[in-house]
Amino acid sequence: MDRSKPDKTGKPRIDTMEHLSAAIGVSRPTLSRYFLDPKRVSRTSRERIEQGLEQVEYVPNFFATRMNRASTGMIGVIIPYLNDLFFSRLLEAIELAAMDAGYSVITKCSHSDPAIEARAAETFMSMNVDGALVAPLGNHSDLTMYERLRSRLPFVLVDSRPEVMTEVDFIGTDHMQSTGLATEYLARVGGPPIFLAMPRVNFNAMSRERAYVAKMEELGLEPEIIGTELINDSWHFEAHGQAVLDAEFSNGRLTDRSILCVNDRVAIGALKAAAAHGLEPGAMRKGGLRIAGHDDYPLCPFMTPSLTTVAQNVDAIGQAAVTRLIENIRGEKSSPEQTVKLFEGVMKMRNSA
Amino acid sequence: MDRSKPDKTGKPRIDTMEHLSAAIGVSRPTLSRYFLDPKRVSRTSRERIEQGLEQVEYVPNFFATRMNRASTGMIGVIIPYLNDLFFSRLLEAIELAAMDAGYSVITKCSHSDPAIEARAAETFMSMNVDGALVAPLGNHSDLTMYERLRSRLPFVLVDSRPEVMTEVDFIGTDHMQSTGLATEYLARVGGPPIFLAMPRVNFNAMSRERAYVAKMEELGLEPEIIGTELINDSWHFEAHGQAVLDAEFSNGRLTDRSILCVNDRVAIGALKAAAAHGLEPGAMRKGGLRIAGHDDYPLCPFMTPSLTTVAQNVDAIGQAAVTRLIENIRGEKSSPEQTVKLFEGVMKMRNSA
DNA sequence: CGTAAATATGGACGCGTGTAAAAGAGGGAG
DNA sequence: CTCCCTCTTTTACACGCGTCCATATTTACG
Repeated sequence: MDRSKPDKTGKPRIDTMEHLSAAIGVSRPTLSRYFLDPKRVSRTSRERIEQGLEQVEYVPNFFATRMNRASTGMIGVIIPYLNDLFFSRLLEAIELAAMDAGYSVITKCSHSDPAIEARAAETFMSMNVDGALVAPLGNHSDLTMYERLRSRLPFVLVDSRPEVMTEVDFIGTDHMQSTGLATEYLARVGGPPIFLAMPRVNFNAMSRERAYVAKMEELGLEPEIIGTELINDSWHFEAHGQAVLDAEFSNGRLTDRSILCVNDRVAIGALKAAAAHGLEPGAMRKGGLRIAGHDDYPLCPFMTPSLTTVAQNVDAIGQAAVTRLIENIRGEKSSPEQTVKLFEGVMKMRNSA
Repeated sequence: MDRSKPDKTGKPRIDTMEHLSAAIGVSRPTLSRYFLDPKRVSRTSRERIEQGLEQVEYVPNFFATRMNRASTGMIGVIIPYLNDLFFSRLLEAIELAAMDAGYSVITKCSHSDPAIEARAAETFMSMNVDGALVAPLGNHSDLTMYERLRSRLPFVLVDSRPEVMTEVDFIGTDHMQSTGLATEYLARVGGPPIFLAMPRVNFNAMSRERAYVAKMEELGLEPEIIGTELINDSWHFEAHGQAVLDAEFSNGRLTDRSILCVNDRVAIGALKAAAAHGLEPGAMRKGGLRIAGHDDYPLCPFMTPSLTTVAQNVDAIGQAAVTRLIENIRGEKSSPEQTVKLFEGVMKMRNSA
């Protein structure tokens, strides 16, 4: 592309500060200071520069500006999936919080692939991002990669955490509390709940499973867990929930039970299985089938019946993660010990349980 | 952070090629060539380098490598929302296609804000990305920003397109065909369909509305459109669909009609409104209420009843957009005229219509 | 109006890497 | 053994901008 020609707007293109300096009649260092902070040049220069910028088309080179600067003003975010509204919401909260704090975020999605996750971390390190926020993939993640990341830059885990990483800051939901809340609620309004789980690849799934067991034992009830085995290759959450419950319902089991699903996407599949079998989960209808989820997926209110669930405080998690990361960035020596911040879940009583 | 200390893995950290060169005993330019393409150095040097890299911790500086290089190997993607599974899927398709082609993608989300959209474009230009893929925000987008982008770098619009931008390549769905298909289907199996629209801020929403009208006239039927006004500030798609239909059903209207929704998220709200009024949309039940959507949102099969819709070929769109963009990047002079590629929609017959 | 202090500016150097051109190494033919 | 050719490495400069420091300019005050 011809980089010197004027563009459609008619303004001539200028590619370097050097040329801009010649065109405007101000020295290049003055321009540099202007772009870093307009207040750092005198008012006369500032007006002259701003007037000059009206006449031409120029944007400072991103790489050159970042290269020789202590702080790049960027934070890297790694999330495991894109096709999950929970992570969309989390990412949105993070982006907005970062934007408010004057940081720009670079997002990389690992697409369920540890190799891509590792490459993303590598990229962040080579970009000298000021810090990184990572929502781990799960059991498949490359833990040595996390160690390298940690040794190189401020780093906070979000949403879920490998058990072995006890030295890294972590912001997430208190699943012991949130899942306990849902378990207790179901036990109170219906019979002893059964837990519809996931194949154990995800840390949160596992800690929710454990939280369920703990609460059941506390209540003096017998924990029952289904769905830890993969059925029909249906590794998509909704399809998994549907397949597991379809198998149960087809054999006449569980049709009058309280079912706590490991998350809302599984619960949505569970609702579908119930409907397919003519069951109407909810308060007292048709023998007391109840289905509840976890996360407060945005579509919960629009399910039929609307899905009772326990909400994660996504906005608070995103905000806190950014805040904590920035603390780490600012004063790196301050806290050698791990900071863990867990937010409580809130019951969202709707019609499915 | 102390950048010289060995990290947890025990390997000493090296920050520049200069130092690496000293540590390994190969000249720096040779290292540079090695990192660009290992085949460009002799086998003896290569083995020596690879052996050296085992001993130390080093990653080339991202900014320095990109600065003085003709191609940055990056493409920028701008999408309007994150909290929409359609865009998640599109983004996923784009990322995978780009990865296959050897490009890495930088994604920016405009969060429904034209200012953020403009800033993202600015960032891409300053980063010298090789090209940009943009899914426009809608009527609020700053069109002069698009012009600047276009004048600076290869640029392809995806998903939707401002009418005035007739000179930019565009990849999307043929809404005339897809919406026509759904309209025709509904007219055939039920009564003349009515169109449940959105407030007119989105280009696709508008073209689907027009496509509906055209098809109805072709069929000799009277087009009827509802939902163009905002109800109760419910600008979220699902809430909008629910609010509009709730108002209709409450007055006893439309309870036996075929309703074509502008997209699946609106249709999900519509299904909820129907259920709330004890209506069961689907083939012939309770007077023939039918509800259909557009897009094939991943959750459609899990709705109750499962949502009949017309699927966009998201993977093909993502793939084609990347392919077209790369063509533009490679041979910039080749095609001054606009390329438009529209993919057809496919009916997904399920239970709601 | 003059002088010292405060502030703004410009020259020079450095950031970590890519790359063209020059120097070197290696190998075969005479 | 010498010469020449080819492949590889090295030398040297470039990329665009941040930043230190010396110098020019403005401001404050007497």
